[in-house]
Amino acid sequence: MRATLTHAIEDYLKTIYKIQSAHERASTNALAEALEITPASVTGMIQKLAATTPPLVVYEKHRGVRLTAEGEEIALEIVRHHRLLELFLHQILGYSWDKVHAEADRLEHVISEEFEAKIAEVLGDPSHDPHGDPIPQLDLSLPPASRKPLNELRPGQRAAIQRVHSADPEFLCHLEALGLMPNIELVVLDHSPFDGVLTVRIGENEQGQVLGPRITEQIFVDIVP
Amino acid sequence: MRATLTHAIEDYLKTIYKIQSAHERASTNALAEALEITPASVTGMIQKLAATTPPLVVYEKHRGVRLTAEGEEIALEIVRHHRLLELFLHQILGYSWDKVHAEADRLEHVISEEFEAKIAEVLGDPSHDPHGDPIPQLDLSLPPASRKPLNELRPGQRAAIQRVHSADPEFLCHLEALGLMPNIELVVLDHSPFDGVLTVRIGENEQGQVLGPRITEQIFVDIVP
DNA sequence: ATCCATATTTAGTCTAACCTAAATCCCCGT
DNA sequence: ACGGGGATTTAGGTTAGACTAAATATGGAT
Repeated sequence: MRATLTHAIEDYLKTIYKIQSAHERASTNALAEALEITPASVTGMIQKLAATTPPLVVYEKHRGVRLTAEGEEIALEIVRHHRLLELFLHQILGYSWDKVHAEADRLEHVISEEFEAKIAEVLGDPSHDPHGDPIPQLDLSLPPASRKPLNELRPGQRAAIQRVHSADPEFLCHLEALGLMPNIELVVLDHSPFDGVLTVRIGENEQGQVLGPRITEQIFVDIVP
Repeated sequence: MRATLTHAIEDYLKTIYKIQSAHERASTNALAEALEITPASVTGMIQKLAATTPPLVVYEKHRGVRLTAEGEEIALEIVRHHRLLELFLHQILGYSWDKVHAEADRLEHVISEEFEAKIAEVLGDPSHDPHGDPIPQLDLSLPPASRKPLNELRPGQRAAIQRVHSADPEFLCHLEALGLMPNIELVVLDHSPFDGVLTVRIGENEQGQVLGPRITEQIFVDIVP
């Protein structure tokens, strides 16, 4: 029978979607970690998600899950809510970009389609959230996102930050302090092998900034010729 | 032990608060009707609310409940969320006034104190929601509200609508079509005894409008000398 | 090819919040 | 003063979604 979309189910689908974007399938453990619950609980839920009609995920024992078309549609709807909300909180309510995630995580399950439509309108049908993540459009199509992490650049290359893949407030505050935000341009001045540390000039700054891979791995860029 | 504030508990406290504003104590049945659940379920919950430390309600078997100071504080906090949200949806997002209630009912349990502060700021620390209901201030004090229903006015009296006590979208649409909204002035032209029907001139209108008691009971006014 | 660490599942519990059916209480009218 | 009807409570059951402990499967290293 058709599943009732509880908040928990929506969270599972959204999380499976995110994990799936990086790896082929979402493993029980990866889900458990992302959702901050035990693997045993995850198994129970994904079995339920696979048993609905239509199924929301394809589940094979010991091999994790993949979203079905139906599951993905719901996941994208939630992601759209989430990212629209993030931008709304930032632009209209003046939230700092490190605080938007937690608030959006709770609101995303609760807002109506009308709310979604109203904020999309106020924001002018935006394509990206404050972290640079693409916002699924009304038809749930997704603007393409850069897959080029900053740590792959080498001296002499110039790039514009496209998105910052993190929800950790402390990390985001640190980046903001360094001036590392979407649309900022930078030039790689130096690359040190083995430890992967980069020296970059950020925006209009005078001197270079040293960045370790823990940071540069999370920043995706568009290369500027 | 200190109660965790679930959505259900918040809804109970808010509803008890509303019933209490009209009657002395909130009866099990009145709560069940307002919450659209069975009286048996209500009994279970109010026993729980009375058993927390500190207790959120005072409960005497067969005699309903009253909020304690602690319970009232939480109720007022939720009412503040609700009414700020209603105004926010109406003013900032352009919701029609009949749609704000349902949306606010879901959002009120989910927004953070920061969200509350941000919308209060955007709205300029407002004192009344779109229906004219008073918004509890930050210290949870409540601006006074008119207790004078329109149906008590008599020919010749002039009044300004202060608030409309209903959450029913159809009813609110009807009122809007008639031009009956907070801050609108009207004059009573005629009163017909026994059936309580009033004829009033609304705002700048030329001809009078006939209103039955089902309508005039729900409209509270300030008399204009 | 086997073994073991890690990942996953099963089985059995728990809590919150609802439900129905049946018992009981309260109070109003005679 | 009492009987009865409406209000309320009790008893017992359901569902969603989490948990722990124990059993089992998988796959990489030997």
